[in-house]
Amino acid sequence: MTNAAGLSASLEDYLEAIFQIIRDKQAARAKDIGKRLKVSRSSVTGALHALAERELINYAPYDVITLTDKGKVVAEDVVRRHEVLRDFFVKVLAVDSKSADEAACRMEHAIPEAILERFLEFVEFVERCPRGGSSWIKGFGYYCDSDNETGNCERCVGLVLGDVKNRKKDDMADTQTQTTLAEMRPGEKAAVVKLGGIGAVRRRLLDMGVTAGTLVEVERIAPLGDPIEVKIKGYHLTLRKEEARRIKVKTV
Amino acid sequence: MTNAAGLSASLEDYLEAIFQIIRDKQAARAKDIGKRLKVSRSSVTGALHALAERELINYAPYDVITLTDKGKVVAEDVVRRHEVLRDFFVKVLAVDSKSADEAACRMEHAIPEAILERFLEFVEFVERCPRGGSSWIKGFGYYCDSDNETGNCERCVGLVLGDVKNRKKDDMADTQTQTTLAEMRPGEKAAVVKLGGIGAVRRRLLDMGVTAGTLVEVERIAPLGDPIEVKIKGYHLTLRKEEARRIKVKTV
DNA sequence: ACCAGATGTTCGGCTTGCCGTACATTATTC
DNA sequence: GAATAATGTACGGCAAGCCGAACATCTGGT
Repeated sequence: MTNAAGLSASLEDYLEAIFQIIRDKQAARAKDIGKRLKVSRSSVTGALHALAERELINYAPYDVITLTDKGKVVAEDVVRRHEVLRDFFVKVLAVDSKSADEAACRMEHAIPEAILERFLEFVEFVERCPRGGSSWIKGFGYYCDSDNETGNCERCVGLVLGDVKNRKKDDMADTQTQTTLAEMRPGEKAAVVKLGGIGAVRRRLLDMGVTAGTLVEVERIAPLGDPIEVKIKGYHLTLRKEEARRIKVKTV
Repeated sequence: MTNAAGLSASLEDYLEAIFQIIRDKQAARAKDIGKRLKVSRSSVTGALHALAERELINYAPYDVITLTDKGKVVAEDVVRRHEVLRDFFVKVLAVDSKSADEAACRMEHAIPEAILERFLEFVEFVERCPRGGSSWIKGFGYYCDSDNETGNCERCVGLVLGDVKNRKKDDMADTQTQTTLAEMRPGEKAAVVKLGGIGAVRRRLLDMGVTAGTLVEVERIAPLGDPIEVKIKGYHLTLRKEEARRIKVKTV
């Protein structure tokens, strides 16, 4: 009963594992789940029963395992918690990604929604703060990578000097490129300016708390250029090009 | 078997509660422990047995409960994790202290030591970064207290303008007051410059990873001016004035 | 000295979550 | 198409944690 959906930490782990295995390979097999979570096959069966009882997975003995719609939503949420934490550890605390992942794994079950939101906002803040946030954070990297000699602050200060100059230029050219989500390329980030009047997607974005100013990152674009995968508020989302075109953004 | 000392999350909670109750009132009674952790008295008895078995508390039926030396060390560690997390949430993420405390309570059992260290270092970094770290963080407060309108960046930038001016002055007067820990007043912070050659305390500080540059904060000083309570690396420490005199520091 | 009432303990019982072993089913290979 | 290997399941058992009810001990007022 630890979390929103009333799942135990253990069941969340199972659900997350299933979600990821289905994403990676095609089918989720009990053996793989067990291997990933380091538990025996019999334990997996037990957990599958528990998940099926809660209608999070479609399960029949000896049959393939799939997530129900409800299950997908819950699994996405768990994965999101994991990723927001990991991102924060890597991008802000300058932790190596392996440790960050392990830590996120352990902490994802215990973090309250409100705090998670803060972690997310902090990363966004850092990425867009007009006075050298990112490089300031890089300063933290120097600060803690060596033995805390105060001399490291020099390097950190050095970073910002360049920033200050650039900032002036940026201010000149502050008429940032306003465009639509459909025209961005993978890896680019932008702030939402306006959500066009599209039904389901708009509804979904609003439910996720997306407002003007929220950062969006394009993760990848299908070969044909149509389904566009974006990351927003820690969620992964797949949009049709048609839908993306209705979302006005401002490049960051 | 979640943590360093091999304690379950539940037992850590009991130990922490006992530690705090002993600190607040004089004696730790089963009833109070139960009330604090919201469990029945019978559950408390069970936990006490488990803790006694691990030699963390002195326990005999119907007798008062005290912590063993080993127990004190472990309890201090749990409390430290809690406080480092809470501090981070409050000081960096601008979370209100009640939510921060609740979150710390839940997460303290899951956080790996390495990540905790980073949280601590980040707070220290913010407090001493020569280019307006603290006020930059305050900018985050503005950023997320309102509805993410980009306009908030203005206020944030405003903050740093003042900082930049002050910084120049500071640079002039960079010959910071170098003094000793014994001469500081409650609430003041300083960076350790050198650990004098005192036996036990020096050993203890070194074990805690205190090196030149680590921040110390004086929490309070006894009426007679002698036992001085400091916070360093997230630990609370009580020093004799004699000992504090041997620790050279530089006011921040 | 004694008798409530408060506090502490023991006991049986419950759930979750794990395991190993033995059995069932599916896949693969000849 | 049958034998064998791989995989999945059922069952009994164990430990951690929690509870309530019944019993034990302590403590203060008389």
